[in-house]
Order: sequence, then structure tokens, then C-alpha cells
Amino acid sequence: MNRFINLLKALSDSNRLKICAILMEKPLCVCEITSLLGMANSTISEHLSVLRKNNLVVYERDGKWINYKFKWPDNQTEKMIIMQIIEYSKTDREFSELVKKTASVDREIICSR
Amino acid sequence: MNRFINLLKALSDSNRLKICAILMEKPLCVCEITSLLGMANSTISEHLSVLRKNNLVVYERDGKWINYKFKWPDNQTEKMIIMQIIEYSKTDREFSELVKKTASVDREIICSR
DNA sequence: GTTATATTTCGGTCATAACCGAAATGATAA
DNA sequence: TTATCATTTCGGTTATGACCGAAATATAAC
Repeated sequence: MNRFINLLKALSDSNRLKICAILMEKPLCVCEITSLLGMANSTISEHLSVLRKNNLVVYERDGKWINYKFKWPDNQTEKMIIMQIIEYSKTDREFSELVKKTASVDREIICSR
Repeated sequence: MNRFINLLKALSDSNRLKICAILMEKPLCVCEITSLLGMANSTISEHLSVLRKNNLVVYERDGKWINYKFKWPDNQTEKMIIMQIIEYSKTDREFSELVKKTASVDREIICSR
């Protein structure tokens, strides 16, 4: 029960919901997410830590970057609920534009300024 | 968007989720909810205030009591999401036992001790 | 090995939220 | 009008969470 409440809490933050939505588009490194959301990388890292603790993302190293990927829960009901929450949030304009921008983000340009 | 996030936040608290679940059973006064959840009535009142602000409950006076009722959102997607969240939370044992207890709660006995 | 750099951790600030008991409110009942 | 009692508001405490910049860590590139 508490596990489920924590899952809901993790999704009840617009920035984390945005991170989930863009990670559903494609795997991203912290730099890219930082650039897309316009926040400090430490903040993004902490959000990712919350999502990780709730098994909503996984990551794997790729050269000098770490790719974060969205991960659906095994439980079908939880999966359904999360799917609806994220899909519904995409009906928001700012939200959907962010998702659209995700396709063209390029770590080679963004990182190591 | 923020409206939806606030709705999720309102449901991301186990006590408020419990209140929603028991109000789906039948309308209850603050005393009854207080008794069922075992918390201070001021705390319950504040939780109800949050649910009210998010249009998840309505209330009407009934003699010396105020009956709180659960209210589904008009928006169908939101309704669906909330329905699944509450139904899923009822699969928790403690949660479902609380819901079961609701049927037999009686304000005449509980209130004005 | 040293440097560069992506990521995480840490210290700190600010805001918010859950909870309680007590006081205030407001409607009912006497 | 006064007393009663359900409910809300208030003051205060404690915990948590979002955010930042800076320091620490770890990996990769040289």
C-alpha cells in the first residue's frame, strides 16, 4: 500500500511527470533532461533518484553518459494507471511541446559547454 | 495542468485516499470519519478541506451534522484515473477492512461522547 | 597517471504539509 | 437567550520536499 502511495507521490510532481513523459520518447542523459527542463542538474539528478526508488526508470552507462530510460511497472493495474496519468498530462500544451522538443535534443551539442 | 497535479497530490496521501474510499460507501460526518481513521477531528477537517478544494467531495448540512459525500469529477479521464486508483488501493487489506467497517458506523453512538 | 566532464551527494534555504490541542464559529436544541 | 455540540480555524511543532551551488565521485579521454 505504501509502495503504491509513494508511486503516486512520485508522479504528483509536474517536473517528474515531465521527465517520465520525455523518457518515454527516448532514453536521455542528465544533461539533456537538465537542458529540456531548464533546472540545475543536481535537481534533475534528485528527481531521477526518486523515480529510480519507485522503479519508474532504469539507467545504463553509455560512454561518458548515463542513459535513463522509462520503465513500466510489472503490475498491470499500476501500469494502466500510470499510462493514463502520463497520457492525460500530455493533453497540456506546455507539456506536449516539451515532449515534441525531446526528439531533437542532442547531447553532443548540449553537454560540455 | 496544475489542477490535475493538485488532484494527484490530493490523492497521494493514504489518509485522504481512505477518506475518499469510505465516502464512496456512504456520506459521513466529520465525527464518523474521525472515529474510523482514529485521528484528531481537526486533522480530518483539514483533509476534507483539501479534498473540497480539489472538488473531490461536497457537503450538506443534516441537522447538527454536516454530511460529506464523494464526488466524481466531470472529466471522464480524471474520473477513470481516480476510480482505478481508489479501486486498486482497496486491494490492500487494512484499506478494505476500513471500508467494510464503514457500513456499521453510527453517528448517534460515536458523536457527543 | 592526469585531466576533463557527466553525475551524484551535500549543505543550506524556503515552502509546504501533516498532525495535534485549544480556541473560535455556527447551527441546533432547550 | 442560552447551552450544546459538530465543525473549522488557529498556533505551534515536526517532517519532508523542491530547489540551488559547490564539492565530491567516477568514468572516460588523453
